[in-house]
Amino acid sequence: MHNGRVRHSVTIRDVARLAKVHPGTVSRALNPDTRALVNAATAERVADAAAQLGYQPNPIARGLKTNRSFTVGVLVPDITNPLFPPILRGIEDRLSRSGYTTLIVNTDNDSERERAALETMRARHVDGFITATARLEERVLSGFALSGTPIVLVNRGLEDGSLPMVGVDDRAGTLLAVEHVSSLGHRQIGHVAGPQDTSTGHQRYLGFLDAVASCGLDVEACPVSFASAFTEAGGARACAELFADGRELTAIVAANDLLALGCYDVLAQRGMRCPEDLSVVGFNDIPFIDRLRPPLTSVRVPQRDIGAAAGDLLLECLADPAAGRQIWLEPTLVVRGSTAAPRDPRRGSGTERLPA
Amino acid sequence: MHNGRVRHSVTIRDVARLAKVHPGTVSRALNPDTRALVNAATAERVADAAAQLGYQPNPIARGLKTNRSFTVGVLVPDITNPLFPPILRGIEDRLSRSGYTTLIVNTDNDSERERAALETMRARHVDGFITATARLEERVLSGFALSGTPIVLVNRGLEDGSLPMVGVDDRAGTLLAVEHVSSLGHRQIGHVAGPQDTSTGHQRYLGFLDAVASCGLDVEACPVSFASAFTEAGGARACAELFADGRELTAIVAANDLLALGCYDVLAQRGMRCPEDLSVVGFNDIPFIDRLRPPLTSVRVPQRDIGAAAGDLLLECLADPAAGRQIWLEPTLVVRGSTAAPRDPRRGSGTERLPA
DNA sequence: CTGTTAGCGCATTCAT
DNA sequence: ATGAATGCGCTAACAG
Repeated sequence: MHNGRVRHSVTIRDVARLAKVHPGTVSRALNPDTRALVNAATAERVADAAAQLGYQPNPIARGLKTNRSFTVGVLVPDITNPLFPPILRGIEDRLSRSGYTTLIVNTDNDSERERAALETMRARHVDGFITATARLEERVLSGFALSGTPIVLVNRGLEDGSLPMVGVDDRAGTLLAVEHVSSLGHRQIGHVAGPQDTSTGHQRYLGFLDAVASCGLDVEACPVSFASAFTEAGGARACAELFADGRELTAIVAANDLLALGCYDVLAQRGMRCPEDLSVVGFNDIPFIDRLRPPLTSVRVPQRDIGAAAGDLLLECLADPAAGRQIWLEPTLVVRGSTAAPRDPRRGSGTERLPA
Repeated sequence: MHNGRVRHSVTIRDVARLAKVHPGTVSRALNPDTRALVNAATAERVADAAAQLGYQPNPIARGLKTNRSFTVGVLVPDITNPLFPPILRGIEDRLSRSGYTTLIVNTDNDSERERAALETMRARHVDGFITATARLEERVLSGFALSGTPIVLVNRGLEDGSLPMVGVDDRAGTLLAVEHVSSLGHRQIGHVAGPQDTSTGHQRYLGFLDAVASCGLDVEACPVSFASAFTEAGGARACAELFADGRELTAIVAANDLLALGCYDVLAQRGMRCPEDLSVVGFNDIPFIDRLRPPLTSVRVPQRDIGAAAGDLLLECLADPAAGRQIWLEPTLVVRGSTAAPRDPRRGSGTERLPA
């Protein structure tokens, strides 16, 4: 055995030689699904030989034959958004324990990049997809689903609920938020809504309208402004709009935490304080949002659990393509320092510093 | 063509048939490296046929032949640590534009998980590794490097600098931090150090000692406490230790932002305010750390650039295994609200809430 | 129960 | 410049 071995790894054939059996037998002996087909004694001999040589099956060669890669593609808008890392860990957790490797791709909410990513991954023969990038009018995804590759949606769903998905009840979550500020005495509550082409943006908006009604608030006093993206900048723009026409507001319910952060920015600009001058509620309860100034009251979604459930669901779909259900987890409200009773429920009173 | 096509994608043979050439010719025509070998006219005919059929080369089959997978493995301790997502984006940015797909794995700083991850990825025939998980006494990594698979380190390096790496000058960064508080008038400065089995933890510690000397501070007045992990909890424990023996401190330089957050926790517990009672400096300048209460002064490391440089460096190593240099980027200091002049440089006194 | 054979899709010799 | 043949490492279908 000269030592110049560059990369010539040990193959099934080497094991066969050592165990004095046919390569086919090695394959059967080493594959859990087919081990039963082979004599226990030979199986063990093969296993020993494999161990001795440090044999590692080559998943690439296997995939060529079986048309399975044991990889799954995961699409997120932007891994830099703190919402996603915990979800990804949940996904990886479940998938890796079943032998799957995950390929993560950022799409930046660009449908062209999304298409390209799906294409690349399809070329790599991923066995399935999990995507957090769904938009309501999505056509691409449905197309892929039809092609036979399982797709599971996380966080965001489709209009028609035609694909398997894991998420929280966005309307219920928003209701929690509105009820909270409403019960604190707020009557003039604005909504900084998310992009309406996402289920999260849309459902939370609808949830806001529902909540305004069910809390007996005056619709006129509860304006809505739509952000074009779930970003801090988007939230700031939308929030500024809310104040543009000289409206009186004592609370804002934002469609996610990043939008709420944008609201914080606008408050700071206008010399208003939170929660004294304005209460703010976010959605998602992303990591570190509890460390902000002030700590953000937010609707918590169990991020890691969502990811784990998505992983499990994809596993189901992989095993039985007809599976594919929807899983809804419960959002809960986490009250922190960004919400308080309005200074004066009927009218902003006294020392009010701030017009602009 | 009956429609029951399940997953039978179009192969090089289908293209050959349509273009009326041999499969081998298709392979040559479609591969940029060998296109020159084929008549321009036929090449075009092949390209057309491929386009018409929507042919996608199968990287799995290709890899089986070429022993390259065009995938690279990326190891991070925990994607949930805000430091890593930007780095990962930088890596993905460079690698994907060269046709590589990245496999990301969390190791939780567990060397067993790390070994397993490397093994899994090796089995998948990744072409190279980028890892942010290096520990100084690392043996595994060197072993892999020897096996011929290029490895690039990010953020953390090895003791001996034997592997290609991209990072910042940790000692210089810490010097910036200490000089800053020192110039504000602090003389009793503690260091919450990171794990000493990581280069970042160790170098920043050494940098602190250097800085204490070069700023003319009294070593006795500048205690160090070591955290066992770069986490908030670790930082809290270490910070508490710093105060345990009734020490007087007016500033703390932490070895990273998460540790600094832990210091914040201890301050809150002890009823101390930052920066009035104690200044705190972090390291890394992770996302959202500027939104904390108070905004953290931190040594900024260009995270995304580091990732991009690591991607480029791996590409170099892939092209020329003998490459492998070290790349050092400059850290800079970002001053925010967590640092201010001590209330009284000589002794914590009266009402003075801050000059600065 | 095990050996044999064939072929997954492609790149790469060698001929021509 | 192109066709033909071979094999990467593995699994699956069929014999025996």
